[in-house]
Amino acid sequence: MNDYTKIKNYVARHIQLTEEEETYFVSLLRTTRVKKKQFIVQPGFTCKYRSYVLTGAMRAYLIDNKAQEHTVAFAIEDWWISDYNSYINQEPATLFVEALEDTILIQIDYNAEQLLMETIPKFERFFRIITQRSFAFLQKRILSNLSKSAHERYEEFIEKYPSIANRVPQYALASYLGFSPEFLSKIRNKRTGKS
Amino acid sequence: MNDYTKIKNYVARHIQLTEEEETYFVSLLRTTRVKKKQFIVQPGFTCKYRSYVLTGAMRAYLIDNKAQEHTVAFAIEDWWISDYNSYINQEPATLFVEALEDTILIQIDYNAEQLLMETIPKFERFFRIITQRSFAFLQKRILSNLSKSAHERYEEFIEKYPSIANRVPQYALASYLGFSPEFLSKIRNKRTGKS
DNA sequence: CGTCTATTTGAATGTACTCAAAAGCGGTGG
DNA sequence: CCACCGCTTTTGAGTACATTCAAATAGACG
Repeated sequence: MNDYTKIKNYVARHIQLTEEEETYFVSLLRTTRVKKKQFIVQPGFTCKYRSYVLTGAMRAYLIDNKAQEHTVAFAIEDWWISDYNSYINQEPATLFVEALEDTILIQIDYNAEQLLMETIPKFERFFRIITQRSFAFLQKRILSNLSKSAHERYEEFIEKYPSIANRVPQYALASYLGFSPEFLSKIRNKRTGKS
Repeated sequence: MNDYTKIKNYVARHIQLTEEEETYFVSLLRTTRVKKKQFIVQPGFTCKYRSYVLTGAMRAYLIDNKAQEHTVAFAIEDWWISDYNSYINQEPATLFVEALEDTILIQIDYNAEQLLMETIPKFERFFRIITQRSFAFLQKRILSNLSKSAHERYEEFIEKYPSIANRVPQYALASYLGFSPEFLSKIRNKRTGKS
């Protein structure tokens, strides 16, 4: 079932569309199913799509020159994910974007998005608003990384995003919060040990 | 001299305006002069303006509960600065935005910006594009913070932004890169000591 | 020239990392 | 349905990177 109700509601939270406009928008979308551990973006290949998670969970990460993983973003239901540097500039990706579970994505490709913004300028506004929000999110994350200890960042994360924390592998969460998986294990046990 | 040539060129790099539109845009701007150490944004007050640096240098920073400063952003000529969380949502600021030198700013206030986007939808596009770029910048910074050592982050910064590194106080740069000012001093001396 | 702030230097400390080994868990095939 | 294999998490010991605190020096500004 290609159900576009959820993504239509998502868009409707930010801009009002006529039925005709909505139909046009939906006509530019496509649905993709990915299995756990499958990649939708890999370094070297240009990222063609902006992806909305209908069901499932994804993550974007970098592998550095010491072969360490660093998670840039998670995405669960009703979130977007991509290698935005690659997508926006249509240049080769540096990130992996991987399914953490079997996932259904709704995707729009770069050219369709450009066309959509030209045809319905309200979408210019839509993408401005969601990008602004992502920007604000990243800024908070930088401040959290600068001002808090590993333990505090972990506590903050499980409080703010319990549904993500309980759903993703610990090594992925550790690499998002900026410490080693071993250390996350130690934090966790100190925590439950006390209660 | 209220010279709007530079900001007009800045805008022209992203969208094409008619003379009439440009005149309208400029009519919404105002020029503000701030002296070194003066604040344009303080926690608790809602940030009214998005500010473009005509000449001088600014920084935005947070003071955490241990009274430590953490620099979120620098801005020199041709850059924008604000507490965007406060500006975008028109809610009380959490950051200080301070002049590092005597600075001339060109500002647009929140209501004028909204009006501008309604009147000239091309500005919807303009703000989308500059926000996207800022987003990409922050994402790279997060990855750099996650994957690199203090020393590597310092080297990267002075290579990419020598004009900023040489212009701002060391404690401000240290608090941007995520380590103590004493440690920056040690990095620096190891460096020159070897050459 | 004097004062105030910023930077340097050194010693002691701490937070988080690395490496290695063991235990736990989940998926797959017999 | 159980047994096995591989991957993830746990645990511990030793280590490294960066911090804190304090004191000395240097620099900026009036």
